[in-house]
Amino acid sequence: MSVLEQTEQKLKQVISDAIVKTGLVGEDFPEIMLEKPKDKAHGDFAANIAMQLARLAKKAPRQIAEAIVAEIDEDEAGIEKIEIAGPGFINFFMKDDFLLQVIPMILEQNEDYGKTDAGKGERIQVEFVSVNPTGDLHLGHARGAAYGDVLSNLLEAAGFKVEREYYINDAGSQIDNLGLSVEARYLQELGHEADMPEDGYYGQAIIDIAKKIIEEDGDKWVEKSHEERFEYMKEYSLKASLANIERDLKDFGVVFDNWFSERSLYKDGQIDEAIQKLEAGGYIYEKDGATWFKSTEFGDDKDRVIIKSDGTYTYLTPDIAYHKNKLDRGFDKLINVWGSDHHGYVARMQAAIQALGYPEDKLEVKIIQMVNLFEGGEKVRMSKRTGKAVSLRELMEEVGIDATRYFFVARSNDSQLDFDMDLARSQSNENPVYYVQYAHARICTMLEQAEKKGFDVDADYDASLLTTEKEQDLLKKLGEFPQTVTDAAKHHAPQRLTNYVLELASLLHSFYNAEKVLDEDAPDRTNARIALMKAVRITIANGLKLLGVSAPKKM
RNA sequence: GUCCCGGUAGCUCAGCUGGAUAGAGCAACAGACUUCUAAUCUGUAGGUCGCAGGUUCGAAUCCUGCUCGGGACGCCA
Repeated sequence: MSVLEQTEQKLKQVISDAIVKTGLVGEDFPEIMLEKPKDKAHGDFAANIAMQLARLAKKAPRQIAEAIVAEIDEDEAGIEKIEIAGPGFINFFMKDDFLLQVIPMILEQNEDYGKTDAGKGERIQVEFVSVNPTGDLHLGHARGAAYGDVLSNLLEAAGFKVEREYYINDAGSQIDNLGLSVEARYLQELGHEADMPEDGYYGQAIIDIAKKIIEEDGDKWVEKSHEERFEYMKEYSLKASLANIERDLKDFGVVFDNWFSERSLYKDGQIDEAIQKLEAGGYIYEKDGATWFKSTEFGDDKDRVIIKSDGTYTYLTPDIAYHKNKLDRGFDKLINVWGSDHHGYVARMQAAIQALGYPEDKLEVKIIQMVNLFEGGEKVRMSKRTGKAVSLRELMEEVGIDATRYFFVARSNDSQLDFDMDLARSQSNENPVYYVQYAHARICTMLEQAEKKGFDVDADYDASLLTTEKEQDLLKKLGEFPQTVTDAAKHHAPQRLTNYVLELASLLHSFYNAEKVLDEDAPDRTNARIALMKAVRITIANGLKLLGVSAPKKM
């Protein structure tokens, strides 16, 4: 538990005790909420409990506030002073020493600063990307990849046990189309006439795979029967496609613990098992020659076919089996990261979870809204089919990994994202990524300077010498880091971390311009400031690491 | 037609379990480099939080209706 949290907990307890002592209300009153006011004039913590109790106690909020304050033991909670303000806020100004513990704690925890045990080791599986292996990853996939990865990092830091999984759709008709597409490209490349399948994949990746086969085997497949050729091309391109995806993701900094094959569900009879489970619950019926899942029982719009009249499964069927498999693996919680085009699919999946006998909240689906790409002020249309889509690979090459990842998680997952290529590419002050990285680099070179100038960067220091407003602001911000990480994790909101890191960088730059750190004439203060700088550096580095963004020592 | 997401400064967006005077970056304007990195800082200006009701001591935040933009609604995957 961080210093800040400890202080907060204690304060809550003291307030709670005081309320009981006033005798205004019984033992049963709302939980005490403390907020950190934006305005420093409102203290370090503010409580709104007096307003909340107004109705219960049938008294004016300010009167209640006064009664509570009268009962508060200031020394016990380390309170400097208390003020009652506005409609009935109780503002607490804490003694400074609670901030002084921040630096030693950060220096000691170092790379672990920010980690908490809030998740209590709960097992969470995050399934993300899971793109059909039929071509390159595009913009939308990249956003999902960045989001899923940073979310996983955050959950890990917050004390959850996280497993990252990629579900490979390697069993459906899209894989046949992939095989047919590669076959057509193969023949075309060798100068033969061949039509692409109707739902073929037109991306460059497909052509590259065909070329690779020619490189390896020459024209030996031209002679073979279509069946033999197709079968080979299908399996080959599936493997090649997956390898591409895995490599692109790895280069993007995204590594999965588990790649789960849809085909494995067929092999082990898991699909039949899942259907039987639904049947046992009475959620299955026959109509028009097909087998239906009664998903409307759990709030879905309409029932869903799981076995078509031709005897084959719909997309949903193996997916139900897949989720059953996941749940059987004993995760406390499943998180799926899906593209916005799949949002209509959420209700039926939630229904399936419940029909399988699990509570609805076992599965949480995070929908990633669309990415619109802009370049030169023009909207760039992205489509896997046209082959003109901007791929993750291109993005990494043109914009860089750091900026791409940062931009993708800096916005809430459920608002659409306008990705400005020119801005992300620009290595200038317009780009927030560099702003944060620059703060880190600045401290690094400063510490280097310190050593050159003969300061002992590991000297003992007296943190109570950090009395200027900017120093205090920095200390306060540093202390909030662990809480920010857990909040971002619990709300599945990585953008809270990008915001935090940006704010911390801003405070650092502001301090840097106002105060000189290395000052021969004030060695004690210099030692204290060096310690502060080290703490800031560690915190920025830890934040960037969670984002998967590098923390350069020089820029 | 039904459902999902969004509408906040000129632009792109934050805004927590409802709190005090709605924030940041960019763009605009005025300043700061003989100094530990000016990829920085300081200041100015910029708002009917889509609209209308409701709940509340208090609403950008919660509820209802409307509106605009995007998306999804298959025995496709």
